[in-house]
Amino acid sequence: MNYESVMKLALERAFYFPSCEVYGDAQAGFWEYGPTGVSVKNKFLELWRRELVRRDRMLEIDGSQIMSKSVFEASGHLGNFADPIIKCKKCGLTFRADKLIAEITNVEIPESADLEDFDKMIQEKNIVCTKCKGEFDSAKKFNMMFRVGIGPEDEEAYLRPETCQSIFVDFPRLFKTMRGKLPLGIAQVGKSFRNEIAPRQSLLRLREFYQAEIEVFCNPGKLNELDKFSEIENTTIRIQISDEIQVMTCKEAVDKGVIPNKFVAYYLGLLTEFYEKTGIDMSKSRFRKLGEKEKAFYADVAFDFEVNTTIGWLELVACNYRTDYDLSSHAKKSKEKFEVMDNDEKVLPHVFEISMGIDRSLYTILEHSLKEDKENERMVLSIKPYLAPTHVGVLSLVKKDGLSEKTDEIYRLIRTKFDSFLDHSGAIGRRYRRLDEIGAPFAITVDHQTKEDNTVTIRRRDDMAQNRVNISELESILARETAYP
RNA sequence: GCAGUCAUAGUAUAGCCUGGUUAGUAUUCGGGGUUUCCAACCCUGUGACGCGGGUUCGAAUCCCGCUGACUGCACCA
Repeated sequence: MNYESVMKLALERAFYFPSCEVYGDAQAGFWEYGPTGVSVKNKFLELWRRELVRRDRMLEIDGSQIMSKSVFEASGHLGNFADPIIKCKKCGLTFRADKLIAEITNVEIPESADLEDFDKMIQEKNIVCTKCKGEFDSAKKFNMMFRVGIGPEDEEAYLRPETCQSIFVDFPRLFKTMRGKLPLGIAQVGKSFRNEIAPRQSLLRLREFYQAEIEVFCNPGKLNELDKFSEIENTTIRIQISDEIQVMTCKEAVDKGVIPNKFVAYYLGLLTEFYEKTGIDMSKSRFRKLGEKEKAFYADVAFDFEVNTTIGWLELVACNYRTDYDLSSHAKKSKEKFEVMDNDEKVLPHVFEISMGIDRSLYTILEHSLKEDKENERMVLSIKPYLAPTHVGVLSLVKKDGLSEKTDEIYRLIRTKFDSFLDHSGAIGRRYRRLDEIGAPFAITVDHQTKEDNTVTIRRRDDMAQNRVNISELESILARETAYP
């Protein structure tokens, strides 16, 4: 389905909706998850924990969202996470200083250069506003981090622009206390904050958003010594080379040099296996190796996991080989030791990062799962049963003749074990349609026969087929059908 | 951030140009009835002019500002 249909579903069924919407001064780029959305998000994260964190014996932490200035001085975000901008004194138009200068003079000044360099060039070349020919004010840095003032003295701190910095600064303690051994994955789910200039398209570009990040610490000398590589060597991945998407096993990718080593290939394989289980149409996915100019300032090798949606290719995961950029910067700035022992060798670990955008992933799952069933005039969210916001609807065929009471009884039997929804009112077909729309994979219906032989019907969402089972079997059937793979 | 288009119930829309009724319709939703296995039907009810200011006797309608949404550009760790 398309963006518009997903948006409509999201608003009508409270998957997500704009934040602070009752006030006129609500800002763009902030959205809330309603009950249905939260339920899918929690299940998605549980799958992520199973398929990545637990499978690879990673450690999960939950760090602060507000972090001190030093963290971002060391990480480079205070210097590099900012664009040089110039503003026209006359008409107020704002330009990227480096881009405008490059456009007019063909001189490339790196965006991280001193602000005076931009001012100097603008004076020398007599660059004026392209719209009104007005003069420019001196260059400023627009930093995409949100500054916060701490305590009565308003001390400088920032909302984290990525969750991973707490993983880096916590690394020495975690490695010691958790008896770490390289390679070691440390994971975190949480919110990050970026002051985007133009947030857009609901969950796809937010100022406050969820990330699920994994930082794998490794010995850079042992990137091809990885026993567990055999677990995924035959997993096929889709990887874009030049303009063509090629399908190959992880082993082939390493052998052909498409992926630089087994270590990176292993995690791209794991990630592929994870996303297959989310129900995203993997034939519309690709790993794309980023060029020099596209990569983040800390990345040595970077692959984006992207999925094609009705509004184009969407980056769901950034996989960056960050080398020892972060640990050495934090070691230098903090004067703490970040080296660890790997058997007899003392190493400053390198980091491979798997940085997942949760909001975008959820959007993509919805878009790829939402189907229009024209024959039966219904919208169906064919989401995997283990990700469905509601597992099962519990319905009475009619309210009278004691069926309502019997239905309540069944609901009470399963309500703490499954996400269940009790519904007595209206036509049975309408109630099935409502459940289809929020992706409930099953509906239990109590009818007159139930009173005679203690059986109910179970209706399946996708093919609308029904079969009759004994109430005593319900729990085991539902447990089996809604279990994680 | 720039430009264009737009903003009316949960959702989708009419009305605006040309100011003046109880803001209409569809759907959804709540209550009741009837029927019973796929959005049927009947009765009934709740529910909206994004925010702020101006013009006017009177503003959903005209004007200004703000905010947001969509599309394109730019940006995107």
